[in-house]
Amino acid sequence: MQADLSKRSSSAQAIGLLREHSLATLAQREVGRRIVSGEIAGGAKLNEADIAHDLGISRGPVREAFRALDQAGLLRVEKNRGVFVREVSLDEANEIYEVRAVLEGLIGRLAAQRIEADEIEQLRAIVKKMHAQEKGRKAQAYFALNVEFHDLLARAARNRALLANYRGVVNQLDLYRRATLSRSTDNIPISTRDHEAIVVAVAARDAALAERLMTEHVLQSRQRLHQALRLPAASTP
Amino acid sequence: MQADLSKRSSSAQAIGLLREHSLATLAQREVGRRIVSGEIAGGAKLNEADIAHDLGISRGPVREAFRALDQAGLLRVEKNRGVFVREVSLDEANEIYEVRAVLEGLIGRLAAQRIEADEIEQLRAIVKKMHAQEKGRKAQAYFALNVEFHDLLARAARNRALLANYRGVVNQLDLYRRATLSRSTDNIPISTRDHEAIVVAVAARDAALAERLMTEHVLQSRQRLHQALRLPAASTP
DNA sequence: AGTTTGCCGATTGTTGACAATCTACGACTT
DNA sequence: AAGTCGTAGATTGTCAACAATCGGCAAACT
Repeated sequence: MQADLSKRSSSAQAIGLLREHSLATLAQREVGRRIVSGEIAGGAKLNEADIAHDLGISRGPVREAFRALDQAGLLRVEKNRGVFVREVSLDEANEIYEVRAVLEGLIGRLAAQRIEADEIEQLRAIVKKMHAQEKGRKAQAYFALNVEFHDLLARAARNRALLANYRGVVNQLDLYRRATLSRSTDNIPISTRDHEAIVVAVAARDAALAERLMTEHVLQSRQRLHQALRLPAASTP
Repeated sequence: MQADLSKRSSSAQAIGLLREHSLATLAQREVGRRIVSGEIAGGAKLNEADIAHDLGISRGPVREAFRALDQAGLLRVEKNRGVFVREVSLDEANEIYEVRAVLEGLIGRLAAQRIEADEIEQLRAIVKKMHAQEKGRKAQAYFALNVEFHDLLARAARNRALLANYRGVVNQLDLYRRATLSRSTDNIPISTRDHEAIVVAVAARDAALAERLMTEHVLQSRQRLHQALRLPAASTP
């Protein structure tokens, strides 16, 4: 009684998902993904009924998802008016960068003390891939590697509260970066050199150095954002 | 047609609250307050129907409030089993303290640069009240002043993301401190001396010093917690 | 005796209907 | 013509009923 494999696996997958996640959780994940990925424009109004229909569920779970995403800072709820994708102003982005800088500093310090050997290898592998992308100037792919690099380090810090706060801050920053298309304006070669230095410091277990490098890396990334803003819109190849 | 004053004002207040806050928001605030204040025991299971009946509303808004509080880290949702007040282990408390230390450090640095004159006066007033409480050994009252002191400084840092993250971290720490009754074990005189030094540094606009003092203040507070744990349960006057 | 199976009450998950509120648009007044 | 009022449609807020799931208990089976 072996059914069609692809069908069986997909329905089994769906059942498994529903077994441990409520529709509200799934809706939260999906809407959150659409916001961070930029599928939904910044400041856009989200209609409960539309999204519910879109996901094939009723409004209840969607409302629950909205409440969670509001708390996560990804959208803003105005009573009797609706929910809107949160817009992050330049001022706010600067504020968030200040927080991110100290969080990444702590990540660098703790990761240098607690990272495992195989994680160091993974970091090196990511940097290697970054070098490969450097030639091709594939900003999109580079951006994904960058996220992976920082998230791996954040996990290596072995601090759940730090990881959660870090991810929340990064998500909110993405709300701004997406709006300014600044992903492609990141100076990739410089950024990669930063990453190499960070890996060396972490592998050498130099906590103080790793902390300083991470903090500076974030602040320089903020600097680059400001420079990009001063110039007119950079060309998007 | 002037109705009974107390009645009029309370109903007017209620209407005003409902005008700008949904029932879900009010439920979130109320349940959150009960959790942080310790009215609800750690690890306790929250029954949707009970709370809804208790607040005189239906389950819908309560569920929305739960989702937000889950995201805020105050409670934990287990599908088909219910929601439970989150329990923070000693390990987790230590992790949260590490995050709080760098956040408070940033608060000290920024507050030293951006605090207004009247806010410095308010800080001094709080420290003065702390000295008064010091004689009476009213741990409860002192604890409230301590919260006020740190929150005022956090606001003085003029950074919304920092303020939000700080408050979230403090709320989660309270989940632990409440469980261990460590409020009363705080060494009040030492803590007050810390606060005085912080006010001096901030008033002198010494950002580096304020940052260092704040960070150390948090880490020492963690130290005191550990000492209290090593001793058997301290007497509660 | 110990394990398994099938029910039962309780609780959560989801839905659709109803009430309240806002926004847009057009008629009316000045 | 400009502004105001009022109505209609759409959207959100809330509720109560329905469906699904879980945990415990007792009966049946090995």
